[in-house]
Amino acid sequence: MEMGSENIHAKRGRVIVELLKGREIATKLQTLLNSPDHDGDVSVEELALQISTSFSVTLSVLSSCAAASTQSAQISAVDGGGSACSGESKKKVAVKDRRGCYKRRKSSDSWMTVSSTMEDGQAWRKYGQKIISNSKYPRCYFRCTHKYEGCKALKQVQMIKEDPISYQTTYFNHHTCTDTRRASYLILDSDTVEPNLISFQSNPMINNISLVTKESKEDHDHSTQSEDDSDDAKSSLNPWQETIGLEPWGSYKSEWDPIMRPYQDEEGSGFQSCGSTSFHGLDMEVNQLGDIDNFHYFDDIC
DNA sequence: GCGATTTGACCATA
DNA sequence: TATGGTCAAATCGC
Repeated sequence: MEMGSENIHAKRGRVIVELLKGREIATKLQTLLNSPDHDGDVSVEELALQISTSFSVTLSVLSSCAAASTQSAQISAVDGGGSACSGESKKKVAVKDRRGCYKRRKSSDSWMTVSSTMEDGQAWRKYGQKIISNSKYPRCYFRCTHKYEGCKALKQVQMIKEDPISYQTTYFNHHTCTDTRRASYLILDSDTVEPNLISFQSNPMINNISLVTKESKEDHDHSTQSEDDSDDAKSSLNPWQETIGLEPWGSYKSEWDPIMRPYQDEEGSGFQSCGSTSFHGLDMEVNQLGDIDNFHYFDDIC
């Protein structure tokens, strides 16, 4: 593994610096917006750009950590003499009488989120669903639509609570595809930002998602008791409705379109503007991320 | 016709 | 041996 501990610390420091910078600029922007006749030397657009740049740099650093982690895991698997029927490698030697042959994942490159929606803006294709013992709801299995282009991203989604709806999503491997078809609104600027980066300023999911790692899962399971139960959350896709006989579950693709259905506030005015209400949301996110010690995922992937 | 979803079967793992 | 992850044929929808 190329990434020595010194490099990790350097990256960690850079992430912290960038996040703090982002928070500072966000505060500045908030002040600017709160003053009715602001005519300062810095424009709102400029500050917004600085914030997004700060987050982009941060996410870029995190992304490189994740990539290194994935590579490391793959190398380990080879070194460990993994059998021919482990995971996707099996696909290449696909033999009909060997279907279902796989190695159960342990703890490679994975992380977990709890959310009031199962959407994350990525293009997923469902490939299975299982009733899980001691679980009220079945678990759905998704893989990246671009699996056959080499993208190894997988996710498992399981509803853990019905009222308010709460989904536990476990991700395995990072997207290596560069498709922006359905994730387009997540990308700040496809020309300058890595394709798998998330835009904090335009991602309607961010406010509904809390990042959970294996270490902190129990805490989050508990904390989600107070998750919002807005109409927007309740109207999100529910793949278990068909299974449990509530409503038919339509096509994953047809019911969700980030382009046709941008995030709307209660007035239906599209993306929330930079008013005080929406800014509060951003401020909250920035503060959460500022608490870097609770950002377990960073520790995991680095 | 093509791509996505459903679902029973298969099989490694715990 | 029960369980969970994946495959792939059947089916559906555009």
